[in-house]
Amino acid sequence: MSKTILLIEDNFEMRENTAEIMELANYTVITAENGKEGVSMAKENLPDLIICDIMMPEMDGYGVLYILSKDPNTCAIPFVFLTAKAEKSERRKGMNLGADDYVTKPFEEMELLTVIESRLEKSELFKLGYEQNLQGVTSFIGKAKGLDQFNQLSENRKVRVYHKKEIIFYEGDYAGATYFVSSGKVRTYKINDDVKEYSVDLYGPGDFIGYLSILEGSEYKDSAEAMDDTEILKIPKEDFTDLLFKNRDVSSSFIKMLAHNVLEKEEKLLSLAYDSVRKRVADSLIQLQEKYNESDTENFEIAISRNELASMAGTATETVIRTLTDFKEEKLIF
Amino acid sequence: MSKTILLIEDNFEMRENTAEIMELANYTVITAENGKEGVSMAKENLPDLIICDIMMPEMDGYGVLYILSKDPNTCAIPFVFLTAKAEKSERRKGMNLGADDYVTKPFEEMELLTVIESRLEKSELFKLGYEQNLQGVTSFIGKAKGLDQFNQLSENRKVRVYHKKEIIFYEGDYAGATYFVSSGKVRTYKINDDVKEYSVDLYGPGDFIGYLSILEGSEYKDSAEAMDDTEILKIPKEDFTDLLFKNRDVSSSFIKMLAHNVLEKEEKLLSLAYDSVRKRVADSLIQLQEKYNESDTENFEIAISRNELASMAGTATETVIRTLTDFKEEKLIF
DNA sequence: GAATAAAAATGATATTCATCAGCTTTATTA
DNA sequence: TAATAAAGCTGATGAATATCATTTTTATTC
Repeated sequence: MSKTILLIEDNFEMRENTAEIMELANYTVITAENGKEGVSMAKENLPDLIICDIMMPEMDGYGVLYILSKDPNTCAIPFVFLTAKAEKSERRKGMNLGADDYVTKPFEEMELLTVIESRLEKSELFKLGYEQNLQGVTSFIGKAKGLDQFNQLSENRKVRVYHKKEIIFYEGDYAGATYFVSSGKVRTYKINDDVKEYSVDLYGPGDFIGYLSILEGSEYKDSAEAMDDTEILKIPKEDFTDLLFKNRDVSSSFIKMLAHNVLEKEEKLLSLAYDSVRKRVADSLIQLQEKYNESDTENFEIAISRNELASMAGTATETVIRTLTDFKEEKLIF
Repeated sequence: MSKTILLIEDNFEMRENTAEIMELANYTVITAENGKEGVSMAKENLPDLIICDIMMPEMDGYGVLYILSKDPNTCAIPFVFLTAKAEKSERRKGMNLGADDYVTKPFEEMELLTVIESRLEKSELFKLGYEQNLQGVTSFIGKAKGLDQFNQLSENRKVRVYHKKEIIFYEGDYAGATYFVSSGKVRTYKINDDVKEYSVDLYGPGDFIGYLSILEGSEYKDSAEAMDDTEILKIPKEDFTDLLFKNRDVSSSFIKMLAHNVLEKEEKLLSLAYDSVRKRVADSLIQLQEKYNESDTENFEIAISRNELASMAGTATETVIRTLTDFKEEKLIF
């Protein structure tokens, strides 16, 4: 299904032209010719993205954005400003306008479409059930920093491959960055007083790691280790908070993601605390499967050591081994 | 220390007058005479609240708000609009402007000061280490709904006293409201398959309960029960999401609160999963003390039954009793 | 491919803690 | 104030599982 874009622009010619470009790119376009009409169309049609001129009679672009931000239904819709070149550069003086997307008039077709695409991607970043989108993250960060092509390239060098068993960060390190998993597997774990380690969480492609500590402004609360060869993008603290706080729509889906996380974590850890070892081992296996869904159960075995599984299930390695043997005898697994 | 207020207003007379009123009320006031100047003063001085005219030449109020929202340093500062009566009523037509505060010109001194005060309160709502502020919540909800004095009164009737052991909501109920604890103590718990119940969390004055389920749009994940006679304000789902999403500053401190919650919960439940009973009982005692800090340890004993303590520590009642006896013998507690 | 190291498996034993049953104290109700 | 219920306490027992020791299997290195 094609995405719907709402275009709010008072100038007739400009409106028709822009709409046409987007229609050619297979978006469904609806238009409004002033701020007020734009607001009501947005509330009615809930488009996937809004493009809005800043300078308009009666109600300007900021006013439209403001009103739509107040409505839970519309507050998460990505919003792109249309602005005359002069105005933008003038306003930029002395104040960084940050992460939002702008299209400056007059524009090239490609420019417009690129902005639309990247904005749609960005807003997907924190959506539940996120896909792999390293591209989105890097391109966002480039834009947020106002970097040119060249710098973006060097920016990309921050993608690093961690090998199996390599540590990404240690518990207690100052939390100066969040890590975005591009491919591979990562687990985080803590070490308690008896030097026994236990897995706290598993991460796969599309996940962010360590952002909670950043938000707390403290050290990492656990250590992170690659379980496979894993490609990871390091996102400095400021870039992350920019991403989060400078984008209305991102921050509201982030809240939902966080809430979801809390509940999931609660569920999981309560199981650890109150269920039998049998159940915990079974749960851990299911969790692994869901997270990294390896289709074949044979290969799946190789993916994790009994030791690691033990720390996930919160039990002794020998106990895990025995439990797995039991499962096999009962023909529950192979 | 007195709070600092930044006033952005282009009209000289209006500016001087308004500033004077606020100074008389013991606020420190700084002023700016246009949007641009306002933005830079805000970034420099980081005031506790900003009052800003909407209609201004060059950059209007929405633009100012927009730019300040982009800066993590200023995005959480409460923002109040100054607006001419005509303009407001006109703009309101067909679109609810939602939770933000407005002062309409011309205004009475009291009106201005009430708005300032309530806005400062509201922004404190989700701050870590929140105080008891039922007043703030109710007055906010009244305003958000645009209710008059009379309706606010009936609104207040939603405050209800739950007696000891009374259930506030059950696990599995549809999450249609969050609950704000005004006074007393509440615990939430789940029941697992063997009909053993275990405490998930404790709440006291100033805490919200059940908001995670609201954000997920699902049922409550646990049951909530009053541990004492407890005064509770029921906040309907919509009012809560309004409070959250319609206030820039509230939503960014909410994110921080959530992040803090996740980490705290993680810590607590990992202890449940991996520590010995002795440690868990001790932790539970400390947690109780911290949460409800009863000064005297004797009365403290009465506050919670061994049974409840057992479900907090995730162990059998008898085991808790034995552990407590041990502690007493070792003169660790009295 | 032999040597070495690491992981997996198994058995024996110890520890922790839940459960059951009975008893005592405290609180509640008639 | 007696009767009853609820909470608190204690001892005995058994189940679950951690720990230690040893052996077997698999992986890694020279």
